[in-house]
Amino acid sequence: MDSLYSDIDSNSCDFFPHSEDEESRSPRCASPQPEQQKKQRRRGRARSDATVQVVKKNRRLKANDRERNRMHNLNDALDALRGVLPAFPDETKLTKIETLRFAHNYIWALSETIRIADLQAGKAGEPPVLLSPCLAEAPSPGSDACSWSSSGSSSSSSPAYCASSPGSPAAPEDYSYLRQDALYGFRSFVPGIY
DNA sequence: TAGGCCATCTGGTCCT
DNA sequence: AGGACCAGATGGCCTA
Repeated sequence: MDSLYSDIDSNSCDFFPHSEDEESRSPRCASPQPEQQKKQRRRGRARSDATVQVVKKNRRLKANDRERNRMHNLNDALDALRGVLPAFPDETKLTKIETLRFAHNYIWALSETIRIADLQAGKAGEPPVLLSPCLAEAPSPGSDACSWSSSGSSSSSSPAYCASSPGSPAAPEDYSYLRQDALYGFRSFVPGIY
């Protein structure tokens, strides 16, 4: 690969004349000190400045490629996550942040469903009830979904938020930016929510 | 046109 | 040394 640049002037710092990155600003391109000049005049100097630039450039290109692949893998994983989440009626693709938040709530809702079912199964002679009181008392669509999730937190670790970012207070304005259909999709997962 | 979302590039940091 | 991971910057595309 480096052979492609083998005919480049080995002492030139102008190989990337318009480069503003740290390499062009580095002391490597400053006028060499007398001791350095002696070393540079020696035969067999390891690598010319231009070669170093080319090596760095190639390294950067490889790193860019790896980073691209890494992000593609991340997006593939997000797509796989979208695939196992309940679909929305309008089939609009969830954004990345919506996917993560929705998955968080979805997992929590599944856990709650299992927990309530186990509780009901433990009571002999009573028919199983799949919905917990707190879920049955869920607000109607359009009302505060975060207060709903908070109401179910008395006996289990519910999410501290439904649509807001982690750690943020459960205030309506915190999730107002979320798409409405994301909330509806989450609620529609739990039977009887709306 | 502003704002949101996204892909990509880039440099820094940490780990093997 | 090289790769993985991360966050900031940037520019393109889309929608209200």
